Amino acid sequence: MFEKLFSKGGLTLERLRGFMSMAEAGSIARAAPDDANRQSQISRQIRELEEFFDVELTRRKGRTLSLSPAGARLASLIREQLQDLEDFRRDQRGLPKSFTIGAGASVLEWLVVPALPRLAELLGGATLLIQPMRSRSLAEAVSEGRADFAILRRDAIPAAKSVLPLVKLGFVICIPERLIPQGVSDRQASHPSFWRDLPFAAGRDGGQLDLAIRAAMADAGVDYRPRFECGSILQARQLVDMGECAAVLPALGLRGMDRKRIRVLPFAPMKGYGRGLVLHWNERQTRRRAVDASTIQAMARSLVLTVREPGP
Amino acid sequence: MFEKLFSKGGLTLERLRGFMSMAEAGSIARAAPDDANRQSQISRQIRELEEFFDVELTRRKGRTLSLSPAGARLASLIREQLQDLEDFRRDQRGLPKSFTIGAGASVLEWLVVPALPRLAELLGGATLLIQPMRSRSLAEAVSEGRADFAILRRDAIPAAKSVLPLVKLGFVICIPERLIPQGVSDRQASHPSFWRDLPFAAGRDGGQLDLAIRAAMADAGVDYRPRFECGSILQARQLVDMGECAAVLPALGLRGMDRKRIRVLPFAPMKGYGRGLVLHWNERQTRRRAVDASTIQAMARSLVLTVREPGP
DNA sequence: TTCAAACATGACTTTTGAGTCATGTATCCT
DNA sequence: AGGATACATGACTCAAAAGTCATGTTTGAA
Repeated sequence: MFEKLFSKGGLTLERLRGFMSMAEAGSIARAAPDDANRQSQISRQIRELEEFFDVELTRRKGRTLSLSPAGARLASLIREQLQDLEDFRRDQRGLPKSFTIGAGASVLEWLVVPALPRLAELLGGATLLIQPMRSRSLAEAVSEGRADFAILRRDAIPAAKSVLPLVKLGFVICIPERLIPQGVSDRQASHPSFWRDLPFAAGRDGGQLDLAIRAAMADAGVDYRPRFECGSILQARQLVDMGECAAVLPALGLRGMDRKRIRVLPFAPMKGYGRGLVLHWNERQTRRRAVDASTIQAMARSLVLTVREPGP
Repeated sequence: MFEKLFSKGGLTLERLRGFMSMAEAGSIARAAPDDANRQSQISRQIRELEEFFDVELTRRKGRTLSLSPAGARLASLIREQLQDLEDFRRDQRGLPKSFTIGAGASVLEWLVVPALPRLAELLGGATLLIQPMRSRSLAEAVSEGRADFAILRRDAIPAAKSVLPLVKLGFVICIPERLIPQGVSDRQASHPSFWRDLPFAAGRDGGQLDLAIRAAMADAGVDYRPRFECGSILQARQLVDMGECAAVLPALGLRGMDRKRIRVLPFAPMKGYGRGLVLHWNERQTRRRAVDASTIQAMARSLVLTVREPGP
């Protein structure tokens, strides 16, 4: 049946793996950082596979490589196959499967991480690998099978399939009461002119979310110069909790916030910004890896609950 | 990601292939007939895989081997993987895919073979491999992915999924006019007592079909001692065409029969016997190998037409 | 135009696993 | 009991592929 695959030699798992690692990393150099030997080896292994299949798997693009259509297909094929073999191996040893979940950094922090134990349980005690990513590449990662699941904005997914709605991404402005003079109403505090003199904390992770907040502030005519520029929005929130700063946060990030000490108001300038967050998955993967629809639904439910439940 | 698969060595495509060939053949000896070297090699390759995965893949059963559950799973995994690699290879060379169709010997002869050119066309010019099999093992072959399609009796399939009805399997008795005295009506000729002195031709291929005919004759009180016992029912039909013998044939087998010279009557004793023939396929395979539902429907339709159309 | 990064290649050595052969052991059949 | 069948194993040889190192080519950027 498969004589042609073996009759002339040249096809080995090592070679397939070498090619795949380049395909996943996007370049040979990134597939084997600081290892010139391995790099030259991968380069050669790719050539050997190209000879075997008699097809161009990569194309030079600038001084790095990109995948040809055939290469992209072969790469995702190999990923599936190695994944299946790995699942088999782990199963036989009684080890749990391992799933990859991708999301933007802030969603990971606030939505995914708190839900991780429950998600792992739903997936049969699986090992979970969380992968921070920009939403653009998330949809791609799912469709290529590099991630089993992703949590991202609905509008970042081309097709409307394999999607379950989670929560609406809204934004609030959080101001510690101690920064608000006596007698200032919610209405007054919601007005941009009131924000002018507040000390703000902002995330500066270069993510879309952070950029959107800055843009919205500019639109509202506020000269937004945060006193603290934190590495992540999670850190900004800590400053809010400490009563030191105000901050614009995604509504997701309110778990455990003390409403007596912190006034939480809708952040009008970004009213139209947030689309719904969804749980997205790769149908082909979940089917192959025996994750059934009810499990995925339960995962979505537990992600929704995570937001609603009071924090620890 | 897949370090564990490669860090200690021991996993190679050759070994996986060796194991799979044993799994498909049912024993090492049958996987490599008359090749003691290859046999010892396969035996060793299986052991090496067992060491790698740290699991028993085979069990001794008498003096031959059978698969453990893990072995069965691994074998079907490997088959899929090699199949995908082979599909990829052929695609890149512009070669057609190759599909396996299983059916009982008589169904193959009368239903499948005449439809083959059209089926191949529907499957994108695919190479078709036809595989004669008893119906019991057919359903199994499909579910294990050893066959992509099968044509078999509906009741031979456990689940009712991935099935399209084709034709009802009915039986007729065919009697050359020259063996029928003047003035004998259809009604008279349909009566078992009339058959007593006819020279019959029978297939004796040991298939269920042949056995069922013999049992039905016995039930009808006919001392059924065919004059000719042919190797296949197709040969029996030739004798009917020649005007030498009468025979009980499946209604499928009437294509091109000259109704002026041969009287064709329903064979009452087997009225309840025939269940519907269906086209059955492996959903997982067809999905993976990109055969869409409409193609399968078209295949079923063309198989039905094959029976209805006049023969060449 | 010069440099460094990213990949390619030639010319090896080393390791692994495929392939061969002789022989051993359990099981079935007669 | 005796022989044949089916698989297992030890002890090799040989080929293929992995791994190493030096060096070459192309390309982007300073």
